[in-house]
Amino acid sequence: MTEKEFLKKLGKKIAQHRKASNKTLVDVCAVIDMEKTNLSAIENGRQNATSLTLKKIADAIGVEVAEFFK
Amino acid sequence: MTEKEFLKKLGKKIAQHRKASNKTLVDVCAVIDMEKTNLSAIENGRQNATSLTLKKIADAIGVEVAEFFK
DNA sequence: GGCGTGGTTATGATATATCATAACTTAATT
DNA sequence: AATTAAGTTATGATATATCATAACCACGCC
Repeated sequence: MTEKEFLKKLGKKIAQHRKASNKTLVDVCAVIDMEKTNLSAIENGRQNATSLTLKKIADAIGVEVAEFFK
Repeated sequence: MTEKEFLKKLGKKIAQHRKASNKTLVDVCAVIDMEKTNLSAIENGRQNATSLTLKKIADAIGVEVAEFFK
């Protein structure tokens, strides 16, 4: 798997869990004080989030970070 | 849990899995072409690795990234 | 003692994650 | 048609992850 593919897959997982939690991208960003441009880029695999960013997102949507990597 | 605590915990997990795989910090860095200063900082919670860095480390020691977050 | 290996810490350079803002599309709604 | 909300994309600024290198400590070994 290429790095691009990995990031795309990770982003899809995040978006999937976010939608399952019935929160919009804007909702999540409001909670964690993040720009929606960033979260959009992460969910679309255009950006390589840090572990702390993943943690904040996971907390905001009520899942474990580990879920994003399964 | 504070951000510092989170990073420390994550780093400990990484170090733990690395040692379980019987690889030194130097070994892993050689495989993934990373500076040992970086991996040391990550394992000690002084640095906030990106998802791709975590993926490379996980691959090098033969575990899933998800393991680092359990 | 001296030497090599694993690991830590410090410093300066470069790459990139995130911030801040704006413009835009699409879809839903009134 | 106009408006509103969600999401995308672009741009420039700032913060920080990583690179590159050096110095250092602790340990086992010769």
